[in-house]
Amino acid sequence: MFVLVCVGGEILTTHDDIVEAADRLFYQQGYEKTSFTDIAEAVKISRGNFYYHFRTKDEILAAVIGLRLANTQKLLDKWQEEGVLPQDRIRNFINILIMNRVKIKQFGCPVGTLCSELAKLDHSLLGEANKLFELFRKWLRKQFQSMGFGSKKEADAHAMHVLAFSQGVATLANAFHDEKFIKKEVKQMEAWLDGLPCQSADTEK
Amino acid sequence: MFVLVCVGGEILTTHDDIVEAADRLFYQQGYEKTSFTDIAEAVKISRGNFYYHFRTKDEILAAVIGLRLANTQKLLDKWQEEGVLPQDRIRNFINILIMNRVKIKQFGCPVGTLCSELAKLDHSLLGEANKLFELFRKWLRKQFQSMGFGSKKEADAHAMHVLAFSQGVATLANAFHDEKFIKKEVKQMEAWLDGLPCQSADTEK
DNA sequence: CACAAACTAGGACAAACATCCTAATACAAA
DNA sequence: TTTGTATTAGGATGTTTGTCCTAGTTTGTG
Repeated sequence: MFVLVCVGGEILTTHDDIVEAADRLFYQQGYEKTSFTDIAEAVKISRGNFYYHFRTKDEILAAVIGLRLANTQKLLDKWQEEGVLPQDRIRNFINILIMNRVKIKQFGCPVGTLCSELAKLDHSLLGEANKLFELFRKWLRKQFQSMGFGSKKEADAHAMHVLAFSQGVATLANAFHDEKFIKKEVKQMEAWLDGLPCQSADTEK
Repeated sequence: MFVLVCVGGEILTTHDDIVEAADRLFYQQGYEKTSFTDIAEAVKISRGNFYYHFRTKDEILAAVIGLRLANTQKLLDKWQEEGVLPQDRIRNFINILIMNRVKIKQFGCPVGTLCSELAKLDHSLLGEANKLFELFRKWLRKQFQSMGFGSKKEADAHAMHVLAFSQGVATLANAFHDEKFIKKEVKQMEAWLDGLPCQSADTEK
């Protein structure tokens, strides 16, 4: 396979370049708005060449969702390592909002906005996109269970609550272009987390 | 002006028909996806006739946002009437999620999804759409101030919190097609509201 | 009835769109 | 060096898009 760029040991093919550019553009402009031409120009290849790698727009979307799923899984796995307390892992999740605050302010949450758009488009890949949410949901549920919430139902309710929180904050931060709001709500959320009755260990703050 | 339909004393012109159809379609399919043809077919008029009423797509969007702003203001005014406790007014707001749960499950929040989409499209009317959020925000802030939160900042923080909550719940209910989740979270939110320290009167539950 | 204004229909327009084809080039293996 | 495969570029396809024009019809008013 033709190797274009080699950065940090990773071999980036044209195929990967396209997926990454599409990923970025879908996030920034939305799926519907982003055209073949947009992506081709971003990767600096011709539309003809583009067609060699991806025959339909759906194929690109599938690849983008696949990439996001893989990256998300990688992130969650990283957080899972080491002897970290589950509440601190959840804190990691909440802090995505802080780390990505600039982009969230501009474009909202990549997961939430994609799923919303695909739901409106009644797109066949909506189910795949929703797996992003499911990934976070299951991971969060596991953390809450580790915290001592034996009931799977209760842990899941907490997981959904945290997810909903992050979605709400992202949507409003985007609408009001407000970073301070993110920080305030994150603090509140962390306080809520600390106040939860848990049977394992308490936070080491 | 040509009167087409007369329902319940209200006179519906073709102009109004178009705006209402566009409103519905923008909500269900998104702004970008909805074409002139889609709206014209929904109203059952020709595209040529359509152009007589609205020259550009932006004009329709402006009218739709205007309609939503007016309807929202009407709703908030209605809730403002009578000797109702401010916390019960806020409860009214939270209960929109329950009342509109079927549509929210299908299409998300009309305000949140529109603002998200226009932000991605970098649309000039994004500011107008955001006024929908501002309307709710100011109204909620007023209620929290009536509840005894003297500091405007504190009341506003509560208003934003409630807004974020509703956005998060709507987004997840849409992604997971889950009505029960809405009901659970609404109950939680009402409990939070009841637990707030307020100096005026307490809830009459 | 007459007439101007309000309204409607149908098609024309260029631009953009996703998709496809073909011919040329680069490359790996023989 | 030859040969088959992987990759590329550029243009053609037909459809859909937003926008516009023009000619006809309905309507309220004198």
